[in-house]
Amino acid sequence: MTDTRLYIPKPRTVEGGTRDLSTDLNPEQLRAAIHPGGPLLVIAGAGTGKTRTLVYRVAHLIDTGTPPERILVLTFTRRAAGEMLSRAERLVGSATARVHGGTFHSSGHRLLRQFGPSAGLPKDFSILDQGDAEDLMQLSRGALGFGSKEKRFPKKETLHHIYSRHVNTEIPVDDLLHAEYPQFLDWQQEIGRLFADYTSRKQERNLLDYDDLLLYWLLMLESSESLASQIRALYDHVLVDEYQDTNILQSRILQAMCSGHRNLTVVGDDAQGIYSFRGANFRNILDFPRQFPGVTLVTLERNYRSTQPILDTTNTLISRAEQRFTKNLWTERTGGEMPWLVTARDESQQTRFIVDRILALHEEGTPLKEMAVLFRAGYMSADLEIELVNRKIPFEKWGGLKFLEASHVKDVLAFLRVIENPRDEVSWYRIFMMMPGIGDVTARQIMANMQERGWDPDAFTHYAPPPRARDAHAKLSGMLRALRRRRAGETTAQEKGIAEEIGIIRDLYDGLLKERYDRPDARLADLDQLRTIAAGYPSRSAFLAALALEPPQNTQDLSGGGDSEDDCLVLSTAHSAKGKEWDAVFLIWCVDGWFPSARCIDDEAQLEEERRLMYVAMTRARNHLYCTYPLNVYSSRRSSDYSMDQLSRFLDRGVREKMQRVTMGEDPVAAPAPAVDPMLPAIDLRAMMKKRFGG
DNA sequence: TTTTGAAGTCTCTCC
DNA sequence: GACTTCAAAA
Repeated sequence: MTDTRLYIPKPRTVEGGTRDLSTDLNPEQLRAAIHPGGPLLVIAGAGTGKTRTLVYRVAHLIDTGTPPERILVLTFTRRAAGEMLSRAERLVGSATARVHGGTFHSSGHRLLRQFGPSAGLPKDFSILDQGDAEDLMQLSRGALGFGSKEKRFPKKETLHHIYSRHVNTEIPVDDLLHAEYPQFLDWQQEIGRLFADYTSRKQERNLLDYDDLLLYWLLMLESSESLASQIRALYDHVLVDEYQDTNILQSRILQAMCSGHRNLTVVGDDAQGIYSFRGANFRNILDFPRQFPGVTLVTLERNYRSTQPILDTTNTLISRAEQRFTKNLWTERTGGEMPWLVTARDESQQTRFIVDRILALHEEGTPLKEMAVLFRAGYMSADLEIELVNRKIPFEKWGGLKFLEASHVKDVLAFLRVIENPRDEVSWYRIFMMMPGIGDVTARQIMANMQERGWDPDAFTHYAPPPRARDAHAKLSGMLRALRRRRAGETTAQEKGIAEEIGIIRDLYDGLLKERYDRPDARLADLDQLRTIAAGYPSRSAFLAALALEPPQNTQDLSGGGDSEDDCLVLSTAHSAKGKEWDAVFLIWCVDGWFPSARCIDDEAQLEEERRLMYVAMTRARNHLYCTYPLNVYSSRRSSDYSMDQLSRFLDRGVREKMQRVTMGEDPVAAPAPAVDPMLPAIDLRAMMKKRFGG
């Protein structure tokens, strides 16, 4: 398969030769791990050894004779997939590499490449990431002439969101409009036509968006019994992590995958459902027993991660939420300090507190990689990042803007994609729009022309451009010819293929880039990086698919120490932090309107999700938890009628009683903090903390 | 018709 | 403070 390399964990030594399930696991975990077959639902609170249980279950299945390649492990994020498989590998050794695992989307992709052709799907489809899908929506919108109406028509992002919600939740578009976008009800008909156009456009252009990877997977299972039984026969056991974050579509896929053997294990925590914006419905986990009669239910309540004071706080926080599967997490890790609630004067004082505290903990022996700073949204760490760079503290950031969302990277990929799929309208449009002398109208003309020629790869070369675009046309067709010539002549030496193609593209593109963007140097460096990544892939299609499904986490290493740093602090969105744990966790911006986000406060369900998100963030901590909030928030949003500088409503009186309060005093040092080497003794904060009020 | 500059919008989370 | 959209100039 094109993308199998993605599922092979890094080689590691096998730890210890022996393992004894009955001593390694507690009785509930053991029950889940050795469950013989049939539907199994594991309700696992935060830090209760959920992954451990799944890992041991995989090991047990292999030990008892299930061939590894007949086990499918589905997770929600790429990070979770990688972690699970590498831990399983340490337990059972290299056989684990043959376990099929990954996200729902990557597994769907793999099956579609394999079985799609027999279901009428072209073999060489390209995958649209979210941005591409939105751009295609925009093309549809323009083609149907909905862009230039007097009354506001939804933007491409909104349109795509509605469409995606519809596919993932199976809620009719009209109902979605009524419930969430009443202002667009006037456009009901137009939106319906637009979605129809978008759908047929995808089919004609050989494009699949993320939702299609799930949708076509399900269609393969539901439309043809012979095909379905072939696919079902691939696996004897299916295991699903983070089941509370699955949506209706995914749950139907699981039902169809397991309708024969019914060997389905799902693990989840209804208190940690945080992906409803993607159509996830944590009710899925509550409905599981009804969908799979005869289910075995195991509940894990013993927490191995956090100290009792931290659990006291987080249990109180989540007790406000309505839950059906009630869990009361407990631990034997008594002792330890209460979580801190730190009031700072403003953002810079918050930043200074975090940095000083991190240095102090580091001084006491906590490695940087055992600490994390969490926040609601990627941009909230900007000030902190600057300070970390100043103080030369290495860090890596999870979530937030990704490498391939950068426009210059997408530009280069567009060239590769039209070589791969000459019908890729989104990429053609992108390419045309970056050429001087070609604008929206000319671009659409060219594409119409190409469509008439049946998307013949030479169609562009034969197009007769208007005078002002002649120069651009000549350059571009020269480059496309060079790329194709190289491709035709190349039957060997595939390894260098894509990197070489990127080289040809950059001969033309680097000049364009310098014209179009302000600081070209950093962007050119990104392109070097892209080329390096590309060189590691066996084929162009594998490279493009992997980029869409498993994009590199973070490429710009902002740390002072270079990219070989292995002890570095983690900055992460609360979403990306799920499933991880650290010795010390800092949750910043605990300000009402930031966390919870202001846009959620009118909707009860969304507000509850924000609460669960904060619960997820706080339960990442093993020993130290700091929640900080600045009193003065300088933001244009303050002009709205909503007060932004209150403590988060989730940290109510009951929760605060379980925390110790610190109010930072006036800044004792007026001058900016000096650059500090992390190895040097840190500023002692204790004196400052003694000034605490309240508590 | 394209480009450029200025006003305006809206802020996220992830595959 | 970044990105999009809109309006006027080339």
